Amino acid sequence: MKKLKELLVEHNISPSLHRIKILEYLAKHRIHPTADDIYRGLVKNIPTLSKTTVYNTLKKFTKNGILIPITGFDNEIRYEYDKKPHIHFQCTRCGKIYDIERDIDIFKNYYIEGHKIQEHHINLKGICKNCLVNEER
Amino acid sequence: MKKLKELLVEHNISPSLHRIKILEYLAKHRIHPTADDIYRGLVKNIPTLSKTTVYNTLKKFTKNGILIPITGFDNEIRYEYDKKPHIHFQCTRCGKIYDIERDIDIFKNYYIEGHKIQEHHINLKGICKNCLVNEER
DNA sequence: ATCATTGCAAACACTTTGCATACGC
DNA sequence: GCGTATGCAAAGTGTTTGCAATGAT
Repeated sequence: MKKLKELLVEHNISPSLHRIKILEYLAKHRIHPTADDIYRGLVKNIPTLSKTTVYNTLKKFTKNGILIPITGFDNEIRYEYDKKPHIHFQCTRCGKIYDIERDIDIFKNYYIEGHKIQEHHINLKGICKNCLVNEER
Repeated sequence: MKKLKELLVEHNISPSLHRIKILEYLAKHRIHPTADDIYRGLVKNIPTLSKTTVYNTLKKFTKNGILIPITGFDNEIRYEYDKKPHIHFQCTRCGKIYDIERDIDIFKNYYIEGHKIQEHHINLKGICKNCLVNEER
């Protein structure tokens, strides 16, 4: 897990234990966790962890470019640790969020109607593969 | 404004004054207002209006298919009264949300990787036309 | 010893809920 | 008069802030 420590240092974040653990959680759980997910996932092993620290850390990570916050799902902020451009799909049955790796050509052109596009968030909603199968029965 | 009254009735919503006014506000202000925007916009003329009523009404409208809630902007729910498929663009400078009428071909096909797509929310962010002009000075 | 990180508790913003009042038919 | 719409106040959620305690170098 030395890589994570280096990653923090590269982004000018002093690599405290808590921060490494939070980053590790994000790296392992590519499910776009909320602050609460991370807190609950880590507090078992780090009983002194507080939610404030999770929030502080996520804010710092975002500011320093390690994470991207994604919104539009259930009105909580979810965090993403992934550089490749992709689309999010959320299942309205089970709530799970899937990543769909696909590049959207339309946004290759960085101006639309005179507006300069800097980021795009594409959120699809529907019924996922698994839930479709279960429904057929 | 008779049309709005009829629209409510068609959607099985009894057309009280407050409800008509809220719908009228949405129809006039195609800026994806928040509940608070609507409240502040109307309370001048309807001093007895309460925020609870706005929330109740928006919920009812959404449930009965008059409105679509859009999320992903500043973590507030914004409401949209518009049937045509379009994209949202929010300026990170001035915060204004623009509608971009464009149909996204990629979602014409209703299955992606086995998932059934029912709705898509495309949120672009960047710097809008106006802010770009102001910046050049 | 100094400075940053941490964590509690309170504050905050947005939304929902419970319940009593008031209004429309 | 009955049933629904309304509105206040309180509760609920997710997040942020103030500040004191702790920890690292």
